[in-house]
Amino acid sequence: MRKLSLEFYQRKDVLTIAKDLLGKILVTNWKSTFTSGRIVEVEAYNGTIDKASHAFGGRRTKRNEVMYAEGGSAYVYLCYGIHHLFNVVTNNKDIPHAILIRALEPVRGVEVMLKRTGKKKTDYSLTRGPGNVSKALGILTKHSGISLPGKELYIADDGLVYSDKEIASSPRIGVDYAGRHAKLKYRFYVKGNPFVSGKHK
DNA sequence: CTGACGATTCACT
DNA sequence: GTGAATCGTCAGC
Repeated sequence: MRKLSLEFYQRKDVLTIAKDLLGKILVTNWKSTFTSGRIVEVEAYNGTIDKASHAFGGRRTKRNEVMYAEGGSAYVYLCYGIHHLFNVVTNNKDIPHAILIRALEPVRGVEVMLKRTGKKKTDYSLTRGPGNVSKALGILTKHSGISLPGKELYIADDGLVYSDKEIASSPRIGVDYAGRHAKLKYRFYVKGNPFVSGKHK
């Protein structure tokens, strides 16, 4: 297992990075408590020209400021007053690309995840959906802005690679307001994986 | 200062 | 399938 380097995140094509993230392991290590999961579903947000992105049109606020930071930063924000959504910032400084992690397959620390989420037993909902992913791994908005190849939060590669045949793409979820951008196939997931949210095609 | 709302989830009909 | 929960952020006054 090796941590992904900043170079991985700082490439130019957010779609390529999004696809490459499938199969990688997202790890949190708060106070020496490890929890991790294999990434099986992601969505790409393509910067200022993407109407579904918080950074559309160069929009820059206190909340999304970290999207303009260098690739490899974590962008976490609160949605619906309840859910923390975890994103990875990509590309270089001042280019607000980001990738939303939508689903994981639990790898390590399942008991801790159950405790954090208040669930009684393991089922596919534990790390399915972006809100649940953050909850299970203990990711909060206060972690927004920290660098990913860090001690407490990072993404690792254990050598597993999904082939193109195992990966499918579809329009993103929950962004119907984005007009024609809502139709773009910027969501990537592992075919048939039970942790993938939404309908499986 | 105020009001509207969201890259969602879950319980309930 | 439908609707409530719930609060930080942001635009507007």
